[in-house]
Amino acid sequence: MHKVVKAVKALSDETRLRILNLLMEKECCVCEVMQALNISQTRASRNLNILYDAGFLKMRREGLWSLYSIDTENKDYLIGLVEAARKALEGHYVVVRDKERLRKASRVGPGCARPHNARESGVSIQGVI
Amino acid sequence: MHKVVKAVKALSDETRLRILNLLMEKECCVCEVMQALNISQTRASRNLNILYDAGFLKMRREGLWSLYSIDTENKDYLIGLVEAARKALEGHYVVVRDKERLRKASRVGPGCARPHNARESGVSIQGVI
DNA sequence: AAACTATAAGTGGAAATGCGCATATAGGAA
DNA sequence: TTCCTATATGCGCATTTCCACTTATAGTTT
Repeated sequence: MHKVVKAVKALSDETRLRILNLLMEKECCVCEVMQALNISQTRASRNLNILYDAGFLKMRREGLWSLYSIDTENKDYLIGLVEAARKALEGHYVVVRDKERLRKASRVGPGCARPHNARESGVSIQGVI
Repeated sequence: MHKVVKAVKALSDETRLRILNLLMEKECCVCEVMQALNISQTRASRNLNILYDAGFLKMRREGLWSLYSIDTENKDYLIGLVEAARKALEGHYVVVRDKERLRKASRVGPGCARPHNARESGVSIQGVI
């Protein structure tokens, strides 16, 4: 019961529903998620971890990248929740746009690992100070 | 999208998942819910209203009673979420016990509309002062 | 080695949430 | 009418959630 509540809580946030929607498309690294959703690195990482912690995702490392994907070999109730979420999100403008941006996102391209505001203005901060 | 988030948020609480589980059994008034879950009247009413507001429930009045039930003529995505929740809760001790207490609960019996603590000790408060 | 990059984690603060207490409302009974 | 009962709601408080800012970690490149 507690695990079920935790799982549903993990889904009860727009950012995380959008992330789940992305991962239905394909395995993503953190920087792809932040680009596609146009959110900060902290926010992408934290929310990916919440979904992971709730049992929805699996993760593997590849060099510097943490690659997250939906764990399809999961408990039935988690699969059911993901499926319900997928149907619920289907066709909504926000998630369609997210997937469009995902297509343009690059795993090594500019914009990765920069604070949200900096990305907007095109200015890198990390390593500047 | 906003409505979907609202719906999932409504499900992301143990009390409300337990209420939904009860209503899968049958239409209930507030005092049946509070008896079955052994929670306060305020808590039952508030959480029923949250589920109602999210679109999961319909309500009808019958004398003093507000009778809530799952709205089966609802949007597909809501049905899907309810179904996913049902599967996820299936067999858990808490919800099994709730349903047992629901069977023993009475719509007009003692315990209705009394503050939680008072019900525990069997003392009525409303109207005493 | 140093510099760079992708990700994770600590901190603090604003906002949202959940609940109990008290009270309000409204229908029913006496 | 007055009293009782079922439900709803205003309020305050404790807790949780979500985020940005910053810093840490660890792998990569030079």
